[in-house]
Amino acid sequence: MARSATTSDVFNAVGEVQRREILERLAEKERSVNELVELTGARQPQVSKHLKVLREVGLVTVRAAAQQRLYKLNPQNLKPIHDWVKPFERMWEDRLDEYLSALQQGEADGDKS
Amino acid sequence: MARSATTSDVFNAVGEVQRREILERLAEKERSVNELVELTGARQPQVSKHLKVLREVGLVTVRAAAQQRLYKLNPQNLKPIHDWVKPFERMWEDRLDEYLSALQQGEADGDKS
DNA sequence: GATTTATATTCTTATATAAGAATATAAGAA
DNA sequence: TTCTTATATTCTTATATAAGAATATAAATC
Repeated sequence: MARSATTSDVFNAVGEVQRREILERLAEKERSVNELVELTGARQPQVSKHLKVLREVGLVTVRAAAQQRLYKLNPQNLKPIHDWVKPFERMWEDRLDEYLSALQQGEADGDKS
Repeated sequence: MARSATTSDVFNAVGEVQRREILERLAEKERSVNELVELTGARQPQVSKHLKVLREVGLVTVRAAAQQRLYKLNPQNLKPIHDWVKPFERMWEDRLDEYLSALQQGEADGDKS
C-alpha cells in the first residue's frame, strides 16, 4: 500500500506547509479565496485544492457571499494535534531543567570542561 | 511536483500514525527495535524504516548495545509542532466560552429553541 | 567457523497527491 | 445577453513513499 491520505487525517492535512500558512491566515479572520491567493503567493487552483482538503478534515468552513467563498477557521479540529503533542512538552522542559542544573553543577565544580 | 518529503519535515514525519505510535512508546522509555515491533504489531522492516525517518528529522537518537539498537526519543524536535498549534488553543477555548455563555443566555431567555 | 539473534537495506509495486494547464461553474454587472 | 469576476474541477505528470519480500549486515554464542 501507499502513503496514507491527507484527506482523512488532520495530522496529514497540516503536514503541508501551504495548508499551515492558510490556516494561519484564517486564524486572523475569515477570508476569501483570492485574499488567500494574494497572501500566500500560491496559484488560485492550488489554494482551492488545499482549501478542499482542509474542508474535508473539518479544519475550515465556507460560506457563500455572492461570487466569493469566505473561508473560516474551525480551530476545534486542531485540538487532536495539540492534545497529542502536549504531553511531550513536559519532556523537553525536563531536559532544559537537566541542562540548567548540569550547567549549575558545572559551575559549582569549577567548570571542568 | 509531488508531495513534500516526510524525511525533511517533522510535521510530515508525525503525520504517519505508526510513527506517532513509536514516539509514544519511546516517550515511556528507551527501547530496542524488536520491542517496538512487538508493541506496535508492525513488521520489523517497517519499524526500522519508520525509525530511519524519525532519525532523519531528529525525533529519535540511537545507540548500539551489542546486536541491539536502542532508540530514544528526542522530544525537543516536537517543539515546532507544539509551538505552531499552541496559539490556536486560545481559539477553541474562546469558542467554548462563547458556547457556554450562549447557553447561559438561552437559559436567561427561557430557552427559545 | 557455523549458527543464531537483531537490525538495516534493497527492490518492487501500488497508490497518493502536489503542481500545472486548461476548463467549467456561477454570480454580478454592463 | 455578454462580459467580468471569483472559485472549483478535471486531466495530466512527476514524484514520494508505505508495505511486502527477500536479502544483507553485524554481533554474540556455540
